[in-house]
Amino acid sequence: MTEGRRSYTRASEAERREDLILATLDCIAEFGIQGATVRQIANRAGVTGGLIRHYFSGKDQMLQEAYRKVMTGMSEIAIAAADLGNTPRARLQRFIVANVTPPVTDPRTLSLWAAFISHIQTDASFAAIHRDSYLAFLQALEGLLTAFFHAEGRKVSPAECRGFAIALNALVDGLWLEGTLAADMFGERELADVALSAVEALLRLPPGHLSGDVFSDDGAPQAL
Amino acid sequence: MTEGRRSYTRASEAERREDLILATLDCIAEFGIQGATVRQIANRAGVTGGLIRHYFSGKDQMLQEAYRKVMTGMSEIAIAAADLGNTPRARLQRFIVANVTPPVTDPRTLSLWAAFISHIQTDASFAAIHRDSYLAFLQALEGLLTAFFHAEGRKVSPAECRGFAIALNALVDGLWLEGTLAADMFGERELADVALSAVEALLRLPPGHLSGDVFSDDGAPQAL
DNA sequence: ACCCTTATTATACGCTTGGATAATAGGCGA
DNA sequence: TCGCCTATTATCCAAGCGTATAATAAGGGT
Repeated sequence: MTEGRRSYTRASEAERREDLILATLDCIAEFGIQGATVRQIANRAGVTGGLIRHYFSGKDQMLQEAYRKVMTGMSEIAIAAADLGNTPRARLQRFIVANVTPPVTDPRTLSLWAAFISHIQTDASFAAIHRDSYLAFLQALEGLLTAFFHAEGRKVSPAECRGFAIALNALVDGLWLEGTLAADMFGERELADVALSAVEALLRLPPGHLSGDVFSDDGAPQAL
Repeated sequence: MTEGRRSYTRASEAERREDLILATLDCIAEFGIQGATVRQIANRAGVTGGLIRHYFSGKDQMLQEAYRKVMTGMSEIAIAAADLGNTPRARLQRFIVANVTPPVTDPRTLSLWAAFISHIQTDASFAAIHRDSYLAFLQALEGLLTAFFHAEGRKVSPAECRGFAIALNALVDGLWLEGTLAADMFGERELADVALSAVEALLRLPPGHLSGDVFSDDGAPQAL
């Protein structure tokens, strides 16, 4: 009646670490940070709990790498979207829209983000990760902005540009929050429209300058 | 050598519940939601753990009431600040500033907020509390906006007003986040200035219309 | 084809958790 | 002043936590 020990296949270090981190995110999103226990995570990853200590120094370190993954994932999506634009204006536009559109705007992502945010006042490691990703985002936005202003032939001082980046970042973050937490209150494209209108207002652009003919100047298929 | 059981004084139900909720918030802010255990909370409140079950159906219910307290606390501060203004313009201005200024902008408050936010996708009770406070905030903002537009003699459709409220809410939330998470990056009044400039841009007001002469039209002492 | 390394499992440990129960003392009404 | 009610403490419990350790099987190097 003895079952023996279960069979398994070995995996590369990179694969296993990836699997474990993904399983960690699954568990946090599904059961909350409380429910993301070592056993749950291992079970989700299809391994047993002890393996975690073989790849990470402890649960905490695994959580930190999971946090890093969430943040880089979000910014990579937005930056990739921006890169699809052919003009500085289109890149800025796409960057904004990507940040208030799935898959960035997604309840699961928000759960993960909030769970980690709540740790950064308590744990310095999480604070450092936040700081990194925040500065990276701000810098990406500032780069898009300066290129945009330059293309428009508009003279903007670096200080002014920083102020714009801060306000835009806040707006995007806030819309991302609102759109995810109260997704049922907003239509499919409503949030993106609000975002673009708000950004052009913030930059004191004429109405329609960013939001009017969405995606039309770079050959991408027009959204319906 | 028997110490006997410790002495205690009875308190009214309202007092004890208040104490326990405040202790809950203290523990979450200080140790994170993980560290907010029944025993820690009771200890902070100066009682023993069992008492919690005498006043609440369980730890979860206590957490929910704590969440409610945080949210009503924040909105009450902002609304009270707005009420100090003598004109619709001053009220809107004060409301905005209050939301990006201590004590609303405060690491402790942010920790609490994030800890609870991370629960609302998992637990419907928390989702309901969030929904309530979000709608209340949006409604307060919309009220301030309509009064402001009316006083300015500017015709704005309800739909437009809603759009403004959504964008302003996002901006305020985002600045609140930014200002709290990266407080060291912003000067004392910088965040409030950015907020007012951004709001007047969002509303397509002439520059300085909101931010120029802060607080000057209602007799309050001028900020330095 | 067989070792030898090590990735993986299995199990045990000490501790903490939220909750249930029983004992007790504070303080108000009579 | 006394007695009763109940707010509060003390203790216990089963379950779950993260981690440490030992056994084992996988699979590449020779």
